[in-house]
Amino acid sequence: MFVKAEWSFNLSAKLDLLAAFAEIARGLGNAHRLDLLEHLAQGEKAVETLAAKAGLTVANASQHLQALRRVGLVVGERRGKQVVYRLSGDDVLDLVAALRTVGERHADSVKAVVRDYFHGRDSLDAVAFPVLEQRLRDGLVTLLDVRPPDEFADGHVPGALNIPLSDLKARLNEIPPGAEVVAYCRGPWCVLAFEAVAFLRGQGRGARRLDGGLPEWRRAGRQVVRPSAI
Amino acid sequence: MFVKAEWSFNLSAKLDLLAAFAEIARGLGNAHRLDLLEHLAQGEKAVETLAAKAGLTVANASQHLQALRRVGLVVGERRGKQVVYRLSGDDVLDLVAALRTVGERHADSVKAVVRDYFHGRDSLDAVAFPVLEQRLRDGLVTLLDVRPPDEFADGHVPGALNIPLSDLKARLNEIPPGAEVVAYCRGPWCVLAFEAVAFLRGQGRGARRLDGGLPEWRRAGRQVVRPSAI
DNA sequence: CGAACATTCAAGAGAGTTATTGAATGTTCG
DNA sequence: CGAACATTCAATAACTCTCTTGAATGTTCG
Repeated sequence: MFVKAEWSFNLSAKLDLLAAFAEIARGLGNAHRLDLLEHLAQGEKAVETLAAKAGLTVANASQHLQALRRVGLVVGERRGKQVVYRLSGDDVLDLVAALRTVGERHADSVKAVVRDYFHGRDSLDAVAFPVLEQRLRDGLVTLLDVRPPDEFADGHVPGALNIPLSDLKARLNEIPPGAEVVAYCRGPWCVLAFEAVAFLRGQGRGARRLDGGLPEWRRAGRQVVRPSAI
Repeated sequence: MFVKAEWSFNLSAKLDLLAAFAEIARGLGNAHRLDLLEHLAQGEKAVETLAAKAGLTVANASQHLQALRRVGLVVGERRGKQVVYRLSGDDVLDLVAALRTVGERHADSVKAVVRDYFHGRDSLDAVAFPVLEQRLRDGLVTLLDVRPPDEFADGHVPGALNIPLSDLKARLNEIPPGAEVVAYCRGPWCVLAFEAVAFLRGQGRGARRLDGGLPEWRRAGRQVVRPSAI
């Protein structure tokens, strides 16, 4: 079978454009860069902060951030001694969300990780946003933000109680007894919320994960508390 | 400044999961693979067909298709002598669309290609789907599908006239005079429709591009004619 | 100005990606 | 069965990506 090539003219326009899109995709094509994007989705951050949160050396984080900036996924702005990076737009969140959807539905590697690490925990019964809102109104749940305090301060769901995962054991008494706990953190696959739910269930508490983290909450057009806003 | 790492436990779960998503992104990270995905968005195709349409050797196309299959973006099915590939789901179209949105808004490389090749043509005044539908009802436009006949046969917008770009000059008389022409092809950046509009305008015809190709039309839940359906 | 700080740059080793080539596998058909 | 066909595999060379290291740049503050 032979199919004749259908253009003789503008081939390079097409390939140049596709190459530009491919470059963006390669920007997403590294676990550490996806991690950095998740951290940036919580709010803008300086290089050293990001390096620490992502467990990278500063030089390495800087290079990854420059790779992200080169393809337009983040923007960096010098602010005094620091260079502060942020996502270049909400469409970047949409892109990462689309990547996650495809992965969860079709990628065996994703399914394998979910099965090995997350399943048997509580993946199935995450609480959707509208359900949470109804139950909060009815006073039936305690909403728990298990991220570190600096990220909580940069924005959180109204009514959330901030107890970082690392402090949860010590501060268990701060959680009102009786009401079910709904925990959230940076995103749909943030391990902090999984760990919190597992721990709380081990303590005999009713606990579930929120289906999405703060970026998803914000992206869904919901209100975010930002006490330390400038 | 020193920020303590916030986990001591499930780090590998998180990185394994991100690595799995990153692998999918790398699957998109090549111009030829994006091209193959656009062709597959028109309908399922065998390896040799795809190789010809994308201008690749068969062995090379096969390798790219296997790369796409490995990360779950396409599925391949042996059908007799041939292996027929197709997109693994509509969410793949959504992912590519999200990539395009980010690129158009934030990537300088994309903007540069658009400026150099596509602008000065007609990029700005593409016709949206609802507008096309209204004008088709009112008999004000001729809808032109400039893709090759085999793709037209696999599905097209109701009421479209199929004249492949390569035949346009010779078959100009088939286009009813008077009515404005709206041309579409494989997707928002398919060069065929750009070229067709440029040519028709050069002939003094009123012509515009449809804002999206057949996959977008289908994805928007609109009717598709498929005369040669099995 | 000079010290301290935050970030970037440069170079290099090791690993991964891509196009090409030719051979190997699996399927159909006479 | 054997020839023809469609696809995949294997090996290779050129190229790109990533992390590490240490030096260089740019900014603030005393």
